[in-house]
Amino acid sequence: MSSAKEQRESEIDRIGRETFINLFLAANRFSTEVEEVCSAEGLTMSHYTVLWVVCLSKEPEGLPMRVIADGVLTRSADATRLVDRLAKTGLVERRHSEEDRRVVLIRSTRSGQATFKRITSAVKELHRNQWAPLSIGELRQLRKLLIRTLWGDAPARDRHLLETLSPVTEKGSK
Amino acid sequence: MSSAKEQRESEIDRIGRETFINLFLAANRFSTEVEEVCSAEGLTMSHYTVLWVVCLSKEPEGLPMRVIADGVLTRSADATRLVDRLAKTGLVERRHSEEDRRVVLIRSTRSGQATFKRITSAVKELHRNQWAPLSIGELRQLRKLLIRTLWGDAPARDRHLLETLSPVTEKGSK
DNA sequence: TGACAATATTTGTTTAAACAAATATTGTTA
DNA sequence: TAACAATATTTGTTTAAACAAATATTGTCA
Repeated sequence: MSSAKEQRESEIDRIGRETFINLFLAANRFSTEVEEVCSAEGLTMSHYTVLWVVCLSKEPEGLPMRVIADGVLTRSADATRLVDRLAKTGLVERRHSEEDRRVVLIRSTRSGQATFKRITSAVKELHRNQWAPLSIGELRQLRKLLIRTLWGDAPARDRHLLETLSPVTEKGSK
Repeated sequence: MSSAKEQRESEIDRIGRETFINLFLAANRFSTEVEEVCSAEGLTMSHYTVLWVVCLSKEPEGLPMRVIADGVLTRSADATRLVDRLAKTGLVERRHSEEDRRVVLIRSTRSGQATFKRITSAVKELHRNQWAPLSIGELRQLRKLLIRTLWGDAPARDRHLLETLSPVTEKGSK
């Protein structure tokens, strides 16, 4: 500021831009690899995301379509097609809610749970490699910064559905 | 390890997964916003990326297609179509290299430079908002962690082309 | 020269995502 | 009951990305 005319972009702009570029490259590389894992099961990452929220939901009756559409950040028309695909291959099933016959509840099947576990296990292995250059402390720091960027100081319960659903490994897994 | 059977996933797996989810969400949100800026100029973010490397390249003769294809991480067939689009609207121009008549050099036009500056300026404003929840120190830290994740400890010159090309703001820009 | 490699283009296909609009069903409420 | 709101589906379109294969041009090298 003051009267000196700057010829180069400001430091903060440069860092912001470089951070965006690296964020973009990292997300691309990582999710391409996750896509590969999913496609081995004939699914896209979007399908896996739906399967994720369905498989990990604690609702015994199943998850309303509405929640799924919100959870995967898509429109209800597209959520319907995503679920169609999973239902057609028997990974999830639809039922109408008793209390409100408008809502359709989605539940995972045994086969869906098994597929989910296979994918999740492979993805877990992937993540170990992907984050290998960082120490656990750095990984924690990175997560913290990303969460702050996304949600400011909102409490965890207000964050994205995906974040709040953690898979549990098998008993006896190493 | 040892003999205690773990029922919950290990701490490192949980953090790795959560970091990936937030990386993915952040990249999605941010690049959706950048896409919007680009589409106001009738371009996609991929087009903008090509325009970026072309406009900022220091090569006076222009940038070989090969370098562009590498720079935007796509196949040459697709790079050709991306450049086609930019050439058709007069943002870049093609020339054959004198030294090696196989290579096609891409140079930006005045109009291309102007478009690039408009988009870049809007994107810069976007980034200020996107990173607003972080202090400059945190932003630096985030960048550092992402770079380390992507490239390990490789020196900057070995990193991605996009990272190495910094736009310069106008004289007198505040 | 002849075989091969490197660069770029052309063309076509497939796929998923994004978007829009109309419809059916059910719940709510005035 | 009638009007309206909420939920989900159906259908169709558009778009960009991803991928594959054939071709043209030019350089390299034995």
